[in-house]
Amino acid sequence: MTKPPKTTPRPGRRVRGSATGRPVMVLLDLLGRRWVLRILWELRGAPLTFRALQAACGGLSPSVLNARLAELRDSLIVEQRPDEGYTLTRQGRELLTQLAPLTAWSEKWAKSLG
Amino acid sequence: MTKPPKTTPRPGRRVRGSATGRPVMVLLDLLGRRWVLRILWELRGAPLTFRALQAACGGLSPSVLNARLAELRDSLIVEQRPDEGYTLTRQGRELLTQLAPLTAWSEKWAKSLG
DNA sequence: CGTTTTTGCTACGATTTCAGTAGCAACAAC
DNA sequence: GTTGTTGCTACTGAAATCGTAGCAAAAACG
Repeated sequence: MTKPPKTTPRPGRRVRGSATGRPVMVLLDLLGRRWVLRILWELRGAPLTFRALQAACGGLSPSVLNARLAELRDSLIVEQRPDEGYTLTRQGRELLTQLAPLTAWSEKWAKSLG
Repeated sequence: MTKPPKTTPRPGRRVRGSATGRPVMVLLDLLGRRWVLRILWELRGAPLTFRALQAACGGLSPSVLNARLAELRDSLIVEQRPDEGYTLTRQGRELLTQLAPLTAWSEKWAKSLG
């Protein structure tokens, strides 16, 4: 049985603050959950095991990590490969590409904050 | 006295899961807080008053909205203009630009999820 | 084989964050 | 002066997250 966690936001489904379920709103809900951006970021390179990913994220609790991974798998952004670990799907990798310029921006931002 | 909310992540300061305070980590912490992405999104157009912004976000609680706005102002991403309301700073607008492709991505994503 | 590690997770109580409603001070309009 | 709007603060209960412990399965080791 595939178990879609009832908490995973999906396009067309009502999400936090948006009854319409417009894809971009759903995405913002999904990405706005704690650790999600960080998890995607840490998966930018090679696949990571559950524990490696947990460590990369500074030791977040396994319950939360597992919850986030379930949502991301359910959303076809992350997948789990046997004997390799967790990795981004092609789609997930595209998403991360969109987010890549954030590094450059954050450097400038840091300077402006002194 | 300027009151930097002790919870506002800042480059160089330790953030959730990252003792280094690398700018991009700090940014991910900031953006990963609930409602932040949505708030930036809703401010993409004209300035909005507190209540208008609250309504645009589907009626999130004023306490959370106020907390997020304080963090974003503190981070020089959002500013409050007298008689106009809240708006993105130049910097904040740049950040949003980096995020803009998310709309297109989310459309494709929605289709792939059926 | 038996033992030790590693891995992927689940359980659970403590803490933090968020939701939801109420309401207040300041200002403006009527 | 009363009604309305705005920007918020306060408060309580619900939900999300933290932090630690631990367990079953698989791998590595001897």
